[in-house]
Amino acid sequence: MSASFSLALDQSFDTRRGARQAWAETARGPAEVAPGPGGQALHFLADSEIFADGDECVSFYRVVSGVVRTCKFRSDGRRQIDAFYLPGDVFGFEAGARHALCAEAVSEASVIAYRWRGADSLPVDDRAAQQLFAAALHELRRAQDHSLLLGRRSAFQKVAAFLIDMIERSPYEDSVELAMSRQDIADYLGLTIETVSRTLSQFEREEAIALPSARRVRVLDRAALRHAAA
Amino acid sequence: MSASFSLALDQSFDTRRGARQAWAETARGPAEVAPGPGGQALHFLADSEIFADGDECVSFYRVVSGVVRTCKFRSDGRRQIDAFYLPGDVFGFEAGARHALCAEAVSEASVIAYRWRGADSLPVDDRAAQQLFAAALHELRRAQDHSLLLGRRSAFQKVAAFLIDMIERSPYEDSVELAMSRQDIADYLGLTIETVSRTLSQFEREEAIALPSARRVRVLDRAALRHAAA
DNA sequence: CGAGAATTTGACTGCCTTCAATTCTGGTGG
DNA sequence: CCACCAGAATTGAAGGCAGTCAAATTCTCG
Repeated sequence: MSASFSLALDQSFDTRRGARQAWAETARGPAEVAPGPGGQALHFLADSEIFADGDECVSFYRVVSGVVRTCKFRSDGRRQIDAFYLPGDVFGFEAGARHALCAEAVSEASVIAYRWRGADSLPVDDRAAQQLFAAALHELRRAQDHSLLLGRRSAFQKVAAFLIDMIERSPYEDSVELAMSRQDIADYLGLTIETVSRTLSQFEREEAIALPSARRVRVLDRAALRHAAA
Repeated sequence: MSASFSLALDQSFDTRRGARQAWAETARGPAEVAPGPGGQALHFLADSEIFADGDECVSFYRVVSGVVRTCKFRSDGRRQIDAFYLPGDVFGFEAGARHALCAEAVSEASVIAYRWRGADSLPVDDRAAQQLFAAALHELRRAQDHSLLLGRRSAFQKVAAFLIDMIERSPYEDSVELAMSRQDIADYLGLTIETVSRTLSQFEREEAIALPSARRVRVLDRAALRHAAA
């Protein structure tokens, strides 16, 4: 195992980057992505910043619990969300020395940070390098799928596709507790909160889903949703 | 250098995949991405298929001349273009064993194919592995930028951003010969050809660009374009 | 030079946004 | 335990931007 993975992050990292609380323990994670000594466990309150757009890349991250979003703020003040990361997902890869997106906790979240400074610091260990590479390619696929989702699709198609994605990534079969707000969903899909809300209400009227509460979605007619996602 | 790079592709590859003409010579490319013996040079006529959605991944590719597009066909018959690749660009990376997108020559194009079967076949050579990894991360950045371009932006912003991108990637300062049709541009930006055409005409009226011919764009006011891209 | 494709332009429609008001929800303090 | 409050979410009405349909024009290539 490459030594670079086991190095602790600078203590200054936590205070600079808005981590509300950093656990000193060096967690030994599930090690699917970075087997071995693991990285540093960090905990973030909802809406706190994990890293900012423009920050130097010092780590990549793995979600342990909670949900994380990566996003970009545009000059007109609008926010665009690039991705949501659920437990087990890896984020924070960058081509350059600095992050192009910022990462924030959607809900209270714990992550593990693995020291990493770009493609040049590819670990010597073949197996670790392969897994990192595979994770980066997985991210690439996800970004491509997101592009396909945003291009020339109706609000119905976007929201249906989003719901299907969330349900497939959730541990339950036909029910999800959405960690993100309507605004988050809107910024992810390139819509407004009103359109997202109206579309969800429409799906509810058509009895494709049930909304016991605003954040809880139960799927009643999966086929209808899939059909709407087209 | 890893042996996997120098292996010639199966001869069956060319006929199966729609290559109209394959040059037998084993080119020795600029070797920025895959230094060493290089891969197999292939030549494609305009609109011919390089690989199809669903094809097994056997190589990644590097554009030598011409332009290549990667795209996906949706169930409603619409096409979505994920990226345009110009000379020097690398494409064809995939997370899985099969391609999720298809690749086609926009104009007559030559590419070099490097044998590659997914993250597991990461070359043993450290330097080659790093360069591959860097190329994949670069692709990730590009895909993220494309998502940002598609989400909640006006037709003006999309077309302006597209023009700026093309001009910055072109060898000349303020002039581009667009290899792609209006339909290609529309499918890349999530617009219709009519809207793309109207927007370009508008930029011309505002004297931000000149259109000596449909495919030739000369930039008159770069600042105005940048401002429009916001 | 002529035929067909690509592009441009025009008129109208429709979906999503915008603006505005109301309802719902979760958390706090009496 | 309940009333209250602020933020989140929903709903409504009207307008705008891009899509659709249609026609004219330009370009390309045999």
